[in-house]
Amino acid sequence: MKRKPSTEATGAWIRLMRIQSRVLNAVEQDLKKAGFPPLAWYDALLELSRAPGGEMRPVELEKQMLIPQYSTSRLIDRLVEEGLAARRECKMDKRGLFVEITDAGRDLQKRMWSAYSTAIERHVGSKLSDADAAKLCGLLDRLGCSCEQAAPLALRDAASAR
Amino acid sequence: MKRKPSTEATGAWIRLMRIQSRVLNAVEQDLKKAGFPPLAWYDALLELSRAPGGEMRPVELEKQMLIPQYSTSRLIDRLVEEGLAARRECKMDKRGLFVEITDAGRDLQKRMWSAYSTAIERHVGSKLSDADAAKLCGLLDRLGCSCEQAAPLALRDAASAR
DNA sequence: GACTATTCCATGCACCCGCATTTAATCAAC
DNA sequence: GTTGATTAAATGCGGGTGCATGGAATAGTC
Repeated sequence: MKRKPSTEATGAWIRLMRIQSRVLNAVEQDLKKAGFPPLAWYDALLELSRAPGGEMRPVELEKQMLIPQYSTSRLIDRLVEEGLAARRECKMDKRGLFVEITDAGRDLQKRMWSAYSTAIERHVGSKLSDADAAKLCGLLDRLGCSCEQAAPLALRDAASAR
Repeated sequence: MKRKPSTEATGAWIRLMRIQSRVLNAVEQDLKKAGFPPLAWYDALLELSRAPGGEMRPVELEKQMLIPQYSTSRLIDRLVEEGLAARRECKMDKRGLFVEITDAGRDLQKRMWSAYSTAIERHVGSKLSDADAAKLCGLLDRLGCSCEQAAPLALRDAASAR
């Protein structure tokens, strides 16, 4: 049997789609206007900058960022092209490799966080009390399809991303 | 002066991005596996099916769907290509035109809603009580960048989309 | 009416994504 | 150690999106 969604559920669905897209767009525009590259670059640089020695295997990066394999591969292409990261040989496993963040990469990551955090404050923080933001987190987490290895990651980001 | 976002705000931001992407992906996969076209097609067909005479100006459609002009233009291209809509001349304003939904378009819209609503129930409705869904709506609405002509639209969708 | 500004729609270009496949190296089994 | 399955990473291709621009019709100004 096929249950129909309540109007509340449908409303939540629509808002989740629309508001996310608006907020994302607003933040991305802020960064773009400040001359920064896409958010995905920041995510990758952040992961790399945290890794011991500033280097990771692409597989590792892919799992942290929850993006598909080919997407990781091409993202690395672009970072390398811009001198923000470099591919290093992997002696233990010759089919793999290491991606190492460069000084320019670390520098960009830091500068981006400054603009990024300002944009988050502007488009999210300023519109919600801390208590409401926490409530929102709780509700959203319940939609997280059971696969919840992302929750601790989020907290880690918030705690040490500067 | 530049305030930094609280960890709650940052957490809300991350979850909004991640969970939306997961839920959207889940729903889209359900529809795709059932052999249906992208969600954007449904949105457009729904708008057209509601318009008086089943026809609208592209500008109109663009405002309803909140997508950019060029995106509308190409979406119409695809709908026309598949025989789901047709371009009609506009006598009042020769630079414009009308887009009219076809019978095949109306049929597809109805069949898609069946699968669509099932997916929403599966990935949203079943994970949240009606009260919690309503709370989520309230919190998300507060993030809607002040420009809130979308709220009534959402309700209308939920009320009569079948 | 002639000129400019504005509106409506289409499109060339670059970028990014998803899918499927390919290449190369490792692992497992015998 | 040879064979077959699995894993790491890259890539060709089709398609979607954003940006900037183009052309055509209309509206506004004098």
